[in-house]
Amino acid sequence: MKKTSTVVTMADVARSAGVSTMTVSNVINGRPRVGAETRERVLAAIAELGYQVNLAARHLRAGRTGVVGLAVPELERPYFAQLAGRLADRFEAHGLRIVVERTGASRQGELDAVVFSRLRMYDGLILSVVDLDPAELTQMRTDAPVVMIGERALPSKFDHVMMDNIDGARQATAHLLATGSRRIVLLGGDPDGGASMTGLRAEGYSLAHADAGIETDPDLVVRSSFRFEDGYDAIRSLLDRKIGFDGVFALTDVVAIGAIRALADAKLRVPDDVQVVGFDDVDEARFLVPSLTSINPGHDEMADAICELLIRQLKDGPTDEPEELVVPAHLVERQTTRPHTN
Amino acid sequence: MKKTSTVVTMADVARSAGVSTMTVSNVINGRPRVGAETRERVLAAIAELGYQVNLAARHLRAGRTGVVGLAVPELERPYFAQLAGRLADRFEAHGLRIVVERTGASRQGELDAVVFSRLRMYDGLILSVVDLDPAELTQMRTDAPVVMIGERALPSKFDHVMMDNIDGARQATAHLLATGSRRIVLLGGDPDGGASMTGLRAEGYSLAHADAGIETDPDLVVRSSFRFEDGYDAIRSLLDRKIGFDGVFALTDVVAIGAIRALADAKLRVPDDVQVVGFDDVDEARFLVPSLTSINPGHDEMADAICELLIRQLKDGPTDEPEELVVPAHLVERQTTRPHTN
DNA sequence: TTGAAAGCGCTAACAT
DNA sequence: ATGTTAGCGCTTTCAA
Repeated sequence: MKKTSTVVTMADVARSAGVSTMTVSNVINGRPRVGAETRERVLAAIAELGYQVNLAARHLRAGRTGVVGLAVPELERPYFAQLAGRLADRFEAHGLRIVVERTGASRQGELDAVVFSRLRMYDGLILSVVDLDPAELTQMRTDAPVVMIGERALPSKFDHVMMDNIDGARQATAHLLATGSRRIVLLGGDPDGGASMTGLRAEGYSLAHADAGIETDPDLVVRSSFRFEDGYDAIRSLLDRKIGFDGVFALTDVVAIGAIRALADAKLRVPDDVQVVGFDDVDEARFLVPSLTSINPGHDEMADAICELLIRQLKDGPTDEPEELVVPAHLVERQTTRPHTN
Repeated sequence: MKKTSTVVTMADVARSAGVSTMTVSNVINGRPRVGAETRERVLAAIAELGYQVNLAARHLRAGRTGVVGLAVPELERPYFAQLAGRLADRFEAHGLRIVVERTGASRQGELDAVVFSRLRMYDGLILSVVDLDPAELTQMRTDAPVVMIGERALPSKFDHVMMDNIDGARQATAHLLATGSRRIVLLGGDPDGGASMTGLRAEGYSLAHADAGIETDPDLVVRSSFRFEDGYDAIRSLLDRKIGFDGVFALTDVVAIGAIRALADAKLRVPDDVQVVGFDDVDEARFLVPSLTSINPGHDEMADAICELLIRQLKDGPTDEPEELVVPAHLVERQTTRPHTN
């Protein structure tokens, strides 16, 4: 009895099987040059002792973990939770695990923490940038494979997969206009949001109005956060202030759901009195009553692209010429908007 | 120019600042015995070189990472996504990060993978057990702090925080009976589910019927998976088969949402024709139209307990006498059920 | 086919 | 207040 700790190391296995640690390592990693009988002995010892590899040690030495990090603003937002699920499926097919962590969205310090520190635990990182400006982006010096998601094109050395925020928002707004809405609330929007998701979707809202030759009313632009209650509160406040409207473009489906609840409380009918379009086409959307018209940002295409780009970096090392990909968005018409009349 | 790699190590910082690596380590970890001027030099060097600690190395040496793992069956299920958010908040207050990974629920091999291997990357693990039987549970030999979530009491050496699945389900069903439903669908249930969540909630359903002296009808027990469409499909199939019912107890809110959509398609009114109660009280529930009556499994109490138990293990080492905690559940009455008539 | 030696980057324990 | 030594558990390299 020399060891008191119950942690079993490779050396323990080696001793028990009467071989060197190298041979154990070779067996575990499926390397070829190991005798059949030796392999058996080693496997038996592993099973008997309940040995588990220490990933930290492997990572330290070999520089890989088989783990890909996914950093998102909030874990509970359906869009990101569903994205995580889709990515997990795809990476699993490549023998890689996804682990998810949150950045906290706004606080840029959070984000740095992920990129500058945690990255070292992963073979690669998928980073959903929310409120990161180009200056910070270029500061990130790292050799590790990184794929960025979201927002507008930014000068950076990272592969970057984007949804088409502007065009998606334009389609949503255009649809509301085409089906008869004239006073459309921009819910959650921030016209000064610049290259953030908020700013881009607000831009699409303006574009659609310009295309249709219809003025926008600043009173109808309501900023909010992105939880259910934020959408609810925003619409409530609009109603309390007696500001009239006949359509809502919600910047996310979650906010749209909150908005619809507020409309119901006010006895306003959807879509008869007020039409609503969301953005994200989360799984919830098609099961709501009425089901939610939304913008599908190209879920599967995005997940495919993200996975493919990261896998490529994992193989070939960091990219020299970062790829910048914009996945097309499309409207999914459901019951919170009226059919076209024309 | 000796190094070609761009990875900056502590040794690089030490050289640049003209100190030993130990001093750099002391500065980084905020240990006291460092001169003010030396600290400045070191911090300057860190900033200049863009140094980041290598967590794998720290973990290997110090045995801690500042990271707590959370393993859940599916990343996209709102209950787990929202749980992850709550836990992240709490652990953040203790200077710890949460990272989330999925086990895949059913495949026990997935689960083992987490427990036996990934665990080594974390200071502790929170494991949501879904389909794990006691035998496997006792096999897990590990010194690392582990807190289990969910399901029924199981003999194990781990701290275990449970929601009261049986009583929650009993309350849900009792409420349906008390408000006039007599033929209540058990949606997603599996009476043979044993100690799984499914089996426990089915048990509560039976209990409530027994309490009320009302027979259950096996035709009304419909198994399903836990996605929106599973709830939808299950109700559709019941309607197609002309099996009459006037209430639905859905094993999760997600399934309930799918069910309500199917009822709407069949022109059945909720709650007038069919009452619906879900389980989980996810954020979505109160914003739906009609808002969803559900069982709140004690979200905050659970998160508090989980955090507290893990933190304690982190401090004191693995528990000798594992704690087993059952958090009470309570009904949240909303619009998918009728008010009490008595 | 197998093993010995070296060292990945860091920190605990012990000098100085 | 700072430095030296040793070694965490693994894998790479090279030798047997």
